[in-house]
Amino acid sequence: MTVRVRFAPSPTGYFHVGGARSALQNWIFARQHGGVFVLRIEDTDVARNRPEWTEGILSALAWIGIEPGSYEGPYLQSAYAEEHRAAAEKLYRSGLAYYCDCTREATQARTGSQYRGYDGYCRDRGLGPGPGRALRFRTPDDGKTVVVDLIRGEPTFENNLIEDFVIARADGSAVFLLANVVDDITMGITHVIRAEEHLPNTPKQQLLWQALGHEPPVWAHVPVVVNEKRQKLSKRRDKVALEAYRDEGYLAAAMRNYLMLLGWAPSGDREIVPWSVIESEFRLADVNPSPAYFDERKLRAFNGEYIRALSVGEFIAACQPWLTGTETIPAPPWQPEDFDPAAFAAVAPLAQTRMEVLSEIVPAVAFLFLDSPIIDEAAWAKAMKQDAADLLAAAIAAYEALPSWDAGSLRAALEAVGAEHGLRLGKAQAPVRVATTGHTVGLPLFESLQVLGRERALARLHEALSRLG
RNA sequence: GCCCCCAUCGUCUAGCGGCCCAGGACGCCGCCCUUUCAAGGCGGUAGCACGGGUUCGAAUCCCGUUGGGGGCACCA
Repeated sequence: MTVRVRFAPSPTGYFHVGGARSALQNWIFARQHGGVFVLRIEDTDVARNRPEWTEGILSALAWIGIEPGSYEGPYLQSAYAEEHRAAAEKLYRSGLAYYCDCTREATQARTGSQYRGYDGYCRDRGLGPGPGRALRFRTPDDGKTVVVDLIRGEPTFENNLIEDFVIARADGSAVFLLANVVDDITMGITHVIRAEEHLPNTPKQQLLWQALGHEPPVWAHVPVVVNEKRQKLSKRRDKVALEAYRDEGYLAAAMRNYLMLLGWAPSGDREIVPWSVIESEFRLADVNPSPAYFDERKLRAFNGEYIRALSVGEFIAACQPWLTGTETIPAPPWQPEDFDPAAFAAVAPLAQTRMEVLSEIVPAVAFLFLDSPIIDEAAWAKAMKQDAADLLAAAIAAYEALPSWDAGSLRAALEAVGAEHGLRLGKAQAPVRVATTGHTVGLPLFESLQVLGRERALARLHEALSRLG
């Protein structure tokens, strides 16, 4: 029997990082077992779905390494409506499901204030199909349903506590519980690897598999990803869109590495490892069953390491989207024609060790491509203290007389000027840095000045001096 | 209210009965290096939730408590 797993997202917006993690885990499991990864888009909630969201899922998957052509699908769940109806019909015909016309309010009125689920009122009323009548699955009155789970052992549920749940709406369409199972059956899914939030659904779905005449699959419920308050990551309060991380400048390799480390670790005292190591070492059974906090600080640290591991050429290429802007990444503050690739290349190695996310490249190099730097007023106030004007004037004099405009000379000259003012280089460079780049921190100053060029550097120093009056 | 799951440093984890008075990583703190900031090097801070068992021996096994989390739609 060949292993067949699936990833079945619903196109309700951005692509959730938790979903990315599940997809990766399914993907690896399939590869390890010589199996097939099936992508199925559960697009049956017409009101909340939009075609472009499906595109987003595909491109996000490709970004983290799950590319079209390497998986089966995408199938659209909406194309299987007939199968869903047939299954519902079959269950009804065989007496395993019955029609119910109870409204939520009516059930509530019978069962009281505390929620207890559906009370089975219509079980034996013998209702046929009709307007306002949903189809409910008749759950067993006794016995237990044991779920075989690769991560959690054998969660066991008392059948008499499982309510008669709805499997088809009054309009005949199947709800998630049924549609999901029918699709898994028709697609030959052998292992369902999904988030823990589905665990309570599992006994119901397993009952459906059996009622439909099939052996249930092997389940694996991976823990949810949580925020700092230990709650499941939510679109409302948390940053969960994979696209948002991508546009901020996280590398796909760093992201997938980090995602896989949520609840699991490779052998040895290491965390940042080649994808091939993860692919060969990852085991579902080793996944920590408790929820993991999505720590963006650690992700940033990972990303910084991945950026530093790039060759300079790769780094330059990776920065391009932020240097030009794209549909989803804002354009940089400079005019496109003012961008100088050679100047950028000269400064790129210096920037590379200072980036945690690629978007940080823009503020770091903007001073090179703007007519005048964007002055950070707080930085100005901090650097332009009492003797700043004297120092700037002296620096200008020294720089104007400089025979060679190179980093070494620039440094030596400012060092000398600083000495005259009783300042160490660390202090003396501050006013010059703010005057030419607009910030108190940034790329190494003298290299920056060299790339900026004599004329522009001196103009900025004069500008700053005159502002100081 | 009911059902289910979970429990090692602040966080992610290693540990699967003796190798652990618990190892790594992020964060944080200090030192070195240093033109700012990073990077890099060195060092440090901090944890087995609690209570009972089982055992010669428990972070590791069992039970309970407490504490978290997830789920209870004609959403997926």
